[in-house]
Amino acid sequence: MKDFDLVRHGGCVKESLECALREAATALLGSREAVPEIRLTRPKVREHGDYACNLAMQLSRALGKPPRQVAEDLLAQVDWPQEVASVEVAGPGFINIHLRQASEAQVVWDVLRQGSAYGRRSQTDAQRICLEFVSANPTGPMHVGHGRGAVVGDVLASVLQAVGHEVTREYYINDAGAQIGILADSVWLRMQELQGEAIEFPESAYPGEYVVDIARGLLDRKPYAEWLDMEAEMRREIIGQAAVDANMKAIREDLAALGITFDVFFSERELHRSGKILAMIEELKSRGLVYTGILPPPKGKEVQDYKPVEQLLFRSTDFGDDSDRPLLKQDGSPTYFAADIAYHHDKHLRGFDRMIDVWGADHGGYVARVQAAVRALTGRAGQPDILLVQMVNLTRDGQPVRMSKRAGTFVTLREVVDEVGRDAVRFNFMTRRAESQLDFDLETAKEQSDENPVYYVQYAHARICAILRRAGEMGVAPGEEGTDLSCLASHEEKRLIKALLEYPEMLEKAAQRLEPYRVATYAMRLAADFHSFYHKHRVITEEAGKTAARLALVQATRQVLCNALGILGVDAPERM
RNA sequence: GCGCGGUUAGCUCAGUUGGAUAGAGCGCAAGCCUCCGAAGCUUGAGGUCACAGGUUCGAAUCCUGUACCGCGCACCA
Repeated sequence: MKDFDLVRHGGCVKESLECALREAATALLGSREAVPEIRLTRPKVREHGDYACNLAMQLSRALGKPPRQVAEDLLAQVDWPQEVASVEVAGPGFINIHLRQASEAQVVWDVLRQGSAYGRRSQTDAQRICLEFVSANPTGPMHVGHGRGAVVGDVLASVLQAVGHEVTREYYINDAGAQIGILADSVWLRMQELQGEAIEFPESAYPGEYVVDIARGLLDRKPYAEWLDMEAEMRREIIGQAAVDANMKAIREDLAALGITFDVFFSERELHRSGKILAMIEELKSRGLVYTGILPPPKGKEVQDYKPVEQLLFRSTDFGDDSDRPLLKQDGSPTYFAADIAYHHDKHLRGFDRMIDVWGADHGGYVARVQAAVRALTGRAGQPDILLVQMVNLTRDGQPVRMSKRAGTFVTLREVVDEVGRDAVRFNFMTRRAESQLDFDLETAKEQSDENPVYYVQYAHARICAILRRAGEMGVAPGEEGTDLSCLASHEEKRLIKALLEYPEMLEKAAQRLEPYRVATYAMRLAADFHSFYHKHRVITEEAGKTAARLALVQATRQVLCNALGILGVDAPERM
């Protein structure tokens, strides 16, 4: 029985413990279905053992006995695997499990054997996932908020890939609509200005210096006279497209500077051209989900220019939204919303099992309607998961950096990346949950100080590399599989080993909950566990056996740090 | 007014989907390099988990309400 368990669970102690407890609970309840999910936790306090389980408390009600009694009954039933040294009932009814010394240290060999694959797995139920993120408008350079969304999306994609899914990183280009017209007009005005004409630059226009650069580029491409001779709408179209291309090129470069590339850039303009939007509206019509009506004025907020007009509306209230939403503007062209429905519909038709969108928090009001529409077209399973990434408060030395586009104090993402560095930017964006607003200070992010966790983690990695180099110089090699690890029994060593064991569990949870920041907090904890170990114990000692075991442990730690940093897209330097 | 997110140490934030004595970093106080990298480590002080009810063996975590902060609220994206 015990040996059989070990084989079945591939030697994973945690799983064989769960199995043993599940069998016992089944016997007690007389039914396998009634057994809740077995949850083993890592107690904070050392005396509480290596694993603790609250199963007895969960079963207390069903069995009509006090938790401690249930725990005793369970213990009488359980057939523990051989790694278990002792078990006791404690507190209100916890079952605390103590493992035999260093029985978990085998993870060191798992890590060293699997190398960069440790923590990754291939799923039998792998999904094809479309992960859309950034999607910043191609009307100008990206700001810091876009950068946060970019890093969150990119790391999330890596996490999902690590647990075995097939992920397409996708960028939706909003290259259609009124804003592109305004962009074209802005560029044209700058072109005229460059020719020495007196122009009036309206407040609605895009003020940035990049607009002038684009204007200059177009004048280089074609003499001013030719632009002047063009029919106005045609000129607007050409300039608009050129400006979008220029901005997208810059955006791509800025993303590349952050270490981010996309598999697909999807053009909104193409959606209009191909007729997919109108087809989608017809589809909704045929299902009776569209009608012509007048929306009431928004409540509580004074809308100056509200006029009661008839619009083509989608019945999103039937799918959980607060209000029905217009599909066509007054000029008859599709709304952004309509295009977005068609876009998500298209993703669905491309055969993705799942869609995930990463949006800025300022698009929060938009979630319900998109989910409503996509659900209407594809059913509940096709509904996208939408992650809202909260705002970034940019400061310098604690003083807020004013983000006024007009005053020219607008700080672009590229400037921040160039000033602070790719690794620090990426890591800092990952140290908090996406739902938390993020304070980002340019000066502290630049400092290689304690305030800056990226260096803390990288330092741990570099330090291990130094130890391994040193060992190499001395002709001492890490132990190989089969080397006795039972000497890794100190508190610090056991903690380090547990941290290594938890890496795959952490990845699994991050993927399941769409919480990529967990990789960063994990890396910080692993680094801390290593630093503590390092200061308490010498790796290279007089005792050959101990040295071999510790070198192997340290090498495994380096590997896992490297794997975690790899998912974060942050360098793991060998020297700093 | 409505919707979404937030509220945990002086500051910035974690908290293993309801578990045992709520944890880190910064800052503050005191220590640690003859010795594998001090970009590091150890110890200490610091808490009404916004507030009020409720659910139960047990709540920072779940439900209701309240108060603040952020984002959004037809025909922009």
